Amino acid sequence: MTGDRSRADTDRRIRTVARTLLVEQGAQGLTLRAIARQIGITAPALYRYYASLSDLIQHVCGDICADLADDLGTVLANLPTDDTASRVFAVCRGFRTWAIAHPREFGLVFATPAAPGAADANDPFGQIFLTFTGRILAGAPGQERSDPDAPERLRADIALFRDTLVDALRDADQPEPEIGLGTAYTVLRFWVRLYGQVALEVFDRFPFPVTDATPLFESML
Amino acid sequence: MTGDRSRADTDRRIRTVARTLLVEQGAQGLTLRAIARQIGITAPALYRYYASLSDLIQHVCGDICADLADDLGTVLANLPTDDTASRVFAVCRGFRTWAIAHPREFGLVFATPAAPGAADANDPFGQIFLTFTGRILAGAPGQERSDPDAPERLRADIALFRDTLVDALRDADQPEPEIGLGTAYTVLRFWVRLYGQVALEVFDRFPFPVTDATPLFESML
DNA sequence: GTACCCGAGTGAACACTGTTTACCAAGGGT
DNA sequence: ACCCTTGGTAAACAGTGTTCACTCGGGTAC
Repeated sequence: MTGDRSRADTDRRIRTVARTLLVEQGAQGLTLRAIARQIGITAPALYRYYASLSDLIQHVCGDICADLADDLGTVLANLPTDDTASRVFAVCRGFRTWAIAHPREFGLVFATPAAPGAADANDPFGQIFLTFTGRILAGAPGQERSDPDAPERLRADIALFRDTLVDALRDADQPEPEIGLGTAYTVLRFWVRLYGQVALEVFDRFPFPVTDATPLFESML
Repeated sequence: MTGDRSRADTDRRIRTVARTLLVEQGAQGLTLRAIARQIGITAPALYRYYASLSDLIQHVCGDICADLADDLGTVLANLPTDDTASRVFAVCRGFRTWAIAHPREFGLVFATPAAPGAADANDPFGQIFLTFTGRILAGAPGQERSDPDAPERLRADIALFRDTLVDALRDADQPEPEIGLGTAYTVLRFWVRLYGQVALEVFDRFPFPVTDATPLFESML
């Protein structure tokens, strides 16, 4: 029983030193032996806590996502729950500033070709994405601007996305399963644009040396 | 003199075997010793051709981009030069299908956190991006839909992008330095959306298990 | 023709990496 | 007192990028 605290403690230490190693030296510096060295331990001892390096990295990704969720949470906490538009903008800006402030973490979480296939359900970021869109939509009663142009052939997928959303909503906040296909569609398009913009900016993949990306981002909103 | 052919030959072999290694085993299988082994050579010999592994990888990225450019080139070659809209759609679809058909290459080129800073001018993909937008725009005489809403604060960057574009145009096709700020702006937004959509799709980062992404992509256009 | 040199390739070595195995000491439960 | 789980270690294996000293063969200069 006494070892429980100690175990959780060194576990925390492992993850935090992994984080600092990542932000200071990049993903290539995230190595088992370096972590062990940093906390005064030998490398094989880490296998008492994680099954492999990629397992550890996956958990670090989870921590990173949790931090991002906290960040967005505080951003959202300071805003009135009824002004949906400003809430949306705020969380988008929060996502961007977080990504710029933590480029290495962003790269690790978003630019890793994703565990093959099965990383859908327990994907930590997918969870926080659903949670936050749900939390925002919960404050906006079904305004439902009359189902914009949801093309025929992708109705099925949009509906599936809608269902995923209401599932996530039911688990977190009060049950309000009133999300239209139109809003789900616009949420999806919003995400595509936000992700594209932020990823291009963080990875510096614009086709010209952009001097100040902030107004470009603002204009996208 | 006789060695020149031989040298270029093994250089080609190095790059092609590196490519196949990448697509068959992923970026983690792209290793000096594996390449050397595959072509019946020892690892240090590769240093006669490239200064380091990352140097080699960079050249492989160049090859990949060249292939992508070829692909888009043939796509564009079969279309009338006056129908700009269909040309734009065709090259976007071409980009997507190429990315889906070559996910590992796409990941290597677009999801690598980018060489720090200086990778702007000689970035191979930046070149082909500019080339193709230029080639498309060259067929569309200054229709210039009256400068849409180019926000004030990013005029400078848009203008810089426009200049980069006309520079690339002047080098390739006939000189036609008639590109408005508005079109440059829309081109940029187009790129953000296209990149976001394709990257999300290839990295499987949609917040729900999308079954058929094609109509979603089509709707974005 | 005979030196020479240059350059592609080799072999051994160094400092790393992830991972496995056998072992060891301490601590609590019975 | 026993045992046995648990966190940790040391040694080893296979593999990595990279460097250094060394070949050895063909082209050039004399």
